Amino acid sequence: MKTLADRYNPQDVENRIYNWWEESGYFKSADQSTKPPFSIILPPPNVTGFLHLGHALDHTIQDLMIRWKRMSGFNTMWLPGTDHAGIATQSVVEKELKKTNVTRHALGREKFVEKIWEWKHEYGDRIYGQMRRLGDSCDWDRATFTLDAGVSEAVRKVFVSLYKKNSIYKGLRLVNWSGPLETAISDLEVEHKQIKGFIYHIQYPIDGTSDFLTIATTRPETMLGDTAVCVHPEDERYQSLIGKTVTIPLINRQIKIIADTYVDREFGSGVVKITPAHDFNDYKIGKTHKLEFINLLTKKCEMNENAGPYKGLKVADARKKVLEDLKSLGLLVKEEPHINSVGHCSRSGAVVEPFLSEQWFMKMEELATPAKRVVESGTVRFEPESWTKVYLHWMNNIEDWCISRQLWWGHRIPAWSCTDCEKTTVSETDPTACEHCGSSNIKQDEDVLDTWFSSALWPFSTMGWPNAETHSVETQKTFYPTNYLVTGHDIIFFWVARMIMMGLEFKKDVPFRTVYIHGLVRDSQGRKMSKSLGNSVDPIEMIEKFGADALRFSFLAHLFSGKDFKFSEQRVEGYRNFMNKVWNASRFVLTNLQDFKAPAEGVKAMPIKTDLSVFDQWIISKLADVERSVHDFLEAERFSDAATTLYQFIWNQFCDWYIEFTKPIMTSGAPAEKHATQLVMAQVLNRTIRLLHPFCPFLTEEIYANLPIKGAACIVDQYPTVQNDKDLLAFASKQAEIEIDIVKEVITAIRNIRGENRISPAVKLKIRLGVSQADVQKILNHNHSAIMTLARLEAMEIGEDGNMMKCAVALVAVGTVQIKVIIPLEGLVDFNEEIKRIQKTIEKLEKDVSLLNGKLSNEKFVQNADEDVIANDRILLQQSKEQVISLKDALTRFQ
RNA sequence: AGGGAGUUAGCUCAGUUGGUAGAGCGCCACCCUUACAAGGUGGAUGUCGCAGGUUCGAAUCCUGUACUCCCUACCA
Repeated sequence: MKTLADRYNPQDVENRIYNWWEESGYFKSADQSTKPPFSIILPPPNVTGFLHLGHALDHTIQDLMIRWKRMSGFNTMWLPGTDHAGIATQSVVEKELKKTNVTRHALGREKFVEKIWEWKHEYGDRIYGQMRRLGDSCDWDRATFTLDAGVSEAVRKVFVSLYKKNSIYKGLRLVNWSGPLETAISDLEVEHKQIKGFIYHIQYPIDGTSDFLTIATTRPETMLGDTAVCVHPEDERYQSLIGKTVTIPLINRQIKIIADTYVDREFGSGVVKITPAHDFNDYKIGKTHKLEFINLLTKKCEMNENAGPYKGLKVADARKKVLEDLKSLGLLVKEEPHINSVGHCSRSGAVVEPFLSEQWFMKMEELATPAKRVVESGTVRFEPESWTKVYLHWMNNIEDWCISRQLWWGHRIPAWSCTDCEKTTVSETDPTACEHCGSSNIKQDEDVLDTWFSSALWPFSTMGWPNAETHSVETQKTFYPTNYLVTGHDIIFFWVARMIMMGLEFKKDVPFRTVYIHGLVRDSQGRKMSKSLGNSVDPIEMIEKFGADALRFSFLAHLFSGKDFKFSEQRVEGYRNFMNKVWNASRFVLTNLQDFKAPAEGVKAMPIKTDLSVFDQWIISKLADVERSVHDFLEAERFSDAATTLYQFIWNQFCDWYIEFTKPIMTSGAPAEKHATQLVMAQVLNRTIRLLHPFCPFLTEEIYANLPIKGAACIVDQYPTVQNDKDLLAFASKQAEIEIDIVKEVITAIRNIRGENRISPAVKLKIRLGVSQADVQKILNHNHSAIMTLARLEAMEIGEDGNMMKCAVALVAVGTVQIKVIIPLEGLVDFNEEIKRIQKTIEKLEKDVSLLNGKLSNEKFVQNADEDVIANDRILLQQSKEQVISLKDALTRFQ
């Protein structure tokens, strides 16, 4: 057995361990197995992206579940993948091209797509490398890219199938348009920002009169596309004008005055200009009133020929020019400051323009109905549950999904239009002729599908659907539906909802049972992490600085049901310290096991219970508690409770007390006693390391390799539970727990007196423990040497109170046991500190006494409260009263 | 505007059947005690947002209210 370094150094360990796991095939899953299946599909990150803290959090949770289930005997399958991320990736490559002064249009579609593939091949595996740094135990053999042949096949099949049942259609509609990207984007890709602007009041001359109608608008340039002005039908001011016409200034086009209840009489002038081709509300009015739709924009969002003299101007410039021209005509009567929310493209940041164009849509209502039902019935469960409402609310107000994008990177829409009969052919395989007229003059649609279209199929397209090969069928049979989907709440609508719809439609079953929603990672002040704020943190940097385990643990220990996660480097450092603590505790144990031979029978070789030291029995009791709670917490998805339970057990029980208790046994215990403790120590460390493994896999695997009692690898050893660890836990003892509680309290009381009186640790104290109960005396005698060592004593008497002149006194109460700790201070320190300390204690006790007195003398309390509550209070009151008397007595002895 | 979440120690947060408030970090004091100074021991710190109500008893349940954050939708 080699000895461990005196510090845990993650850099020496992580890569080596990871490679070993991977080479050993521990991450692999089997399509067919006698073990129960447990599967998770990883939300695929962008293929050209970097791992950020959000991924790190997301992956840590999934890896915890996978490792825990793997150790619990499941056939675990964690499927990794990457997303082609249409807009994001295309933009990145386009920017790269720009550096060499090449546009994608100059390059041409085919060449440009080739470039992106080159880019993908260069950077596509980068993120997989970063995931390995984090310790992700995915089944890499199953890694999938959203543009892989199999996925493309699934995409086409779904498209064709939905098209055939009229769930996918093409139509001329007003959509959100991103000028810089020259593509439509979905509602979800639009971010609304509050922008300070103005409301402009403009006069439209009423035809046949010299009067004007004043309209208010925030977007004066769109007046060029007005096809009506609208008033409220019951607005007395304007009723007589309904049906008449006004002339749009600047371009002198006549439009009708119409009436619709949509108009709010109170707002502005009560007259609204209607621009059906450039505003979503106006679009609806345009439809109901059968108005003309005049498009003013080009695909780049510049004014087109319909804008007359303003043709060629950008929207913002056109606005300025229009305002100037109106002003010079005297038709701009007022500008009021106004804050309105303006849609911005989440990808390019540009202002989104409502734009009339031919797009493909997916009807959502029909698909949404069953997807609502499975959530309402609990077949799919959200954790935390509060997201259920959010999900259902959205599903109830769902609108058709614009699935076409005017991009080059992505799944090209499998639709061909015929130049002869103008009809559309939609097909899973590339057709050679129009299915309507047989003409060979067909042309494939230029558009690609929204990236989320392929993402929606991810849970089954990654498992080989729709191909009918045996292994695909087996994979789906075993692993679909998956057990968990772990993701942030930002993509519930983009992704989660759509996966549920598609899963139900094409697999006739939900894609996952539980959706575990975690919060988003923010900086320590709760702000969004962003490049512009300069507050983003690179997880790889954190891993290099503190180790992957510390980063993982800092997530897991502070993960609270779906709340946003405030990241702090200081905290990671804290858990780095914990990793080192585990390392050093292991080092202590292993050093003390140098002369220890692990018996082949394992736990069965343990001596009989009564031959184990009380410390050994106690730590096994504590271990039993931990195994029970960790199991329960993990089952309940309370990961932070599980993490902190382990943290506290290791640091506050195992290290602070157990190791300290065993030191005297290791140095001067009898051989049989020492051997028994060695056996327990080895067993408890072994359990601890296994329990900890899913939380901090690298550290634990490295320690595990050095254990005298072990299997092939920690990652595939059994996860300890009270069910499977009965042989060891049979040595737990309630009596030992009581005994150790007393011993700990006595030691703490002595340390407290020492600390408060500033008695140097170098000074060994002589103390007396005043206790009348014979069984308690026995316990204290039994633990004589432990108390002597841990409290740094020279001598200890147990029995009568004796002479208490000039003595520090502390009272220890554990259950019904009462012990008086008496320390003569004469010659050690002056008594002021001790007098203060005792007075402080008395004050607190007297407060307790009056509180308890009040409660217990209240008849209603005695009548209504639970019996054990009352009994407990009675004991407390009695003890507190007695303590006050003893302490006051002690005070008098300082005179 | 509608919906959701939150308000507990200086900071980040726990507190699951109502029974005298907890952790980590930070802070103060002492200590290199042979696993660990990335450590040890001791200590200080809270009218649990505010106001009512139910109850013998409320951080916990109910009502109202203030503030913060998020999401969705937006009146030109």
